[in-house]
Amino acid sequence: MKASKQKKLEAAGWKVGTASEFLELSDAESMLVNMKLALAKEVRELRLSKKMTQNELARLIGSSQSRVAKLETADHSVSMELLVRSLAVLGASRAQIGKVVGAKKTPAKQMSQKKRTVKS
Amino acid sequence: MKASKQKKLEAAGWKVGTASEFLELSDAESMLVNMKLALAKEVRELRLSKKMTQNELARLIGSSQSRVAKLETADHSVSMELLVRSLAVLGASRAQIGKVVGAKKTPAKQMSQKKRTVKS
DNA sequence: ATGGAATATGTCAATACTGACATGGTGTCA
DNA sequence: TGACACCATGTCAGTATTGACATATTCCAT
Repeated sequence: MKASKQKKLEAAGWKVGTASEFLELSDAESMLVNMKLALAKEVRELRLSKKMTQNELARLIGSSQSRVAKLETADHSVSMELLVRSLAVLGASRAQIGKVVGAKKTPAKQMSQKKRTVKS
Repeated sequence: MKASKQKKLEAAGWKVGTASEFLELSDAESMLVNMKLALAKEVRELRLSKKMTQNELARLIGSSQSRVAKLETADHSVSMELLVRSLAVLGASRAQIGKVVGAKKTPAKQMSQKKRTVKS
């Protein structure tokens, strides 16, 4: 069923770009995930460009700082709806949002390999 | 409050309720609604273009016929996520979906008024 | 008409998403 | 050093969304 797949997604913590050898993501689903990542990134960029804090944006969309943080990190607990709503509230036009949605994956900007800060 | 906006929303089945006097619809929210309407319309068109039945699409997305019906009528009980997922499963590319999301409202395509032979 | 296929609408238990809160981490300034 | 602002993460109870099912409606053949 679909639930099983969802479960696998969660287990993977939304890790997507990374080859999912044993994690078979359907095209549609990986597309969804990538869209969310793009939207999340855009939210952060738009917010920062307006020199806003997460708390301020939270108030603006009637939510809390923690949720905004999750939004921007594309946490698995945030819906596409909330992502888009946030962009809208930040003043993004439909055209702008459509552009983000339709944009291809990050142009190979050499994905940074999540460094582990090892308590030096 | 903007009566025109409310009218359109109500026409689309989005209950704004009679108590709309204190129910302020933000621009962001009406934008969300319009996006959903556009996505719903696209789902139906794509499905029909593939000569599929709602039931077939339902199986394809792991859902039921009733939900697909609600999807296509932009019922308030369907999320943006499901709408986009449906388009993806129907084979739409990110670019295509982005186009729908970013598209301006239907330019009032003056439907040709089919002459109604009214009883007479 | 009658039947059947496609679509629409209502309901419901299960699950997903939500805002709020607590708490921890990091950087900065004095 | 401490105090403070900002961001991340975990949890939880309330709400929204889900698939499934029943049923109604529309449409098109026969």
